[in-house]
Amino acid sequence: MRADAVRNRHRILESAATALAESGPDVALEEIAARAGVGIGTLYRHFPDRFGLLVEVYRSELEALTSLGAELESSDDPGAALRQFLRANLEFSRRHRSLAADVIAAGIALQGDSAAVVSPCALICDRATELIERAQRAGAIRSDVDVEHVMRLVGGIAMATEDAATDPELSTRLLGLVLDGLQVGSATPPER
Amino acid sequence: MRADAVRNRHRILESAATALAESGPDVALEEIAARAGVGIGTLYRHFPDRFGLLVEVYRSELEALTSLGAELESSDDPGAALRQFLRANLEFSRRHRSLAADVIAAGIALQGDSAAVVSPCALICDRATELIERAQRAGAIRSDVDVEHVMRLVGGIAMATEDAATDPELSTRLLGLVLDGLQVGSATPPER
DNA sequence: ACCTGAACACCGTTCAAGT
DNA sequence: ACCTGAACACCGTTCAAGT
Repeated sequence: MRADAVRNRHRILESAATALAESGPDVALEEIAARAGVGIGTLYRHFPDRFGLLVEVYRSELEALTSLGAELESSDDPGAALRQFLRANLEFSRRHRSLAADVIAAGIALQGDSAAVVSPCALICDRATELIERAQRAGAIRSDVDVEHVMRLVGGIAMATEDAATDPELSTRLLGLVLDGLQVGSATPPER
Repeated sequence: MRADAVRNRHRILESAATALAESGPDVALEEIAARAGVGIGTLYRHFPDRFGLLVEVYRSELEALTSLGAELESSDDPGAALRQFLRANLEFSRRHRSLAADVIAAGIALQGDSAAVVSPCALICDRATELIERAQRAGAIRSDVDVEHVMRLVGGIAMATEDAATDPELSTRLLGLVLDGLQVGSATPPER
């Protein structure tokens, strides 16, 4: 890649980060380009779609989540490990609202994909899968749930608590309720 | 209201219903106006914001939900009554995706409001409150949850399962998990 | 009293021309 | 090989003029 292209790419990512922080998740791509001092076409050349740009902006955070997940896999309390990982995921989603839905959808769709470039989203879902299975083997959570259930619930909580009027602690509370539902013994018998 | 205004209002609502069904929840207001054979300004005169239009389009469905809630209040199984009401709410949200988030937010904000025109959304949340309290008095669900928790979780499930790729039965499954978490005895003790 | 639709603002996306 | 930004498409919203 040409030197000026590399520089432009960095500038765009920096401008995107500050623009997203200042103007919210729906900030116009044109504003990001303008802040970076590049044409809108240059932004599109580097990031063909908005989601791809956002993933790059938050790449380090996404990778940190993946690392946390990997570390938690050696916890001696698999139930607590899963809960901590989900809490961290929810916090991430709440920090960057616009990503919640797409990250989950993308992560689940691409999960375990062996393509050369694996999405950071898929890596997170891979860690979640492992933590869920470990917790299930330890008898810490019920065996009739899978990663899609769990991650969609976490994403749903993030989306449902997005509006500014929401008490910031509400999402934590809702996750707690969901986690209680994942507990072994919570399953309602069929003859409900 | 003048006769032609009444007719226009009806036409707009009819066009909106078919346009929403055919073109999805993000259909342009201009298309709705065009289908109704009125100018865009006329649409704005009758419905100052998109949400207000949608609530009117789905008013009969919203009222049916409220009626269902009221009927279920005399059920002799308050736990089952609440579950049925929440399932019906989730089905509504899934039928009309764009409303899920706003209905809940509006409903919770306006709940119990004694204003002359009470929003259909608030009436639903009022029914939910009653059903929750009844279920709690009957010992069917835990006492440390309120209507905001429950309705946001239902809305979150609707939003998190919006994408077309989602298995249609997934939302039912997720609601089941959440309902299990609301069961008495699901609460995790503090010394988690 | 109500309706019309041009006008304005804004954003996403593409692509011919330029370096 | 990459960049620019005009151009096009599209939608939301307002408001002066018309009936």
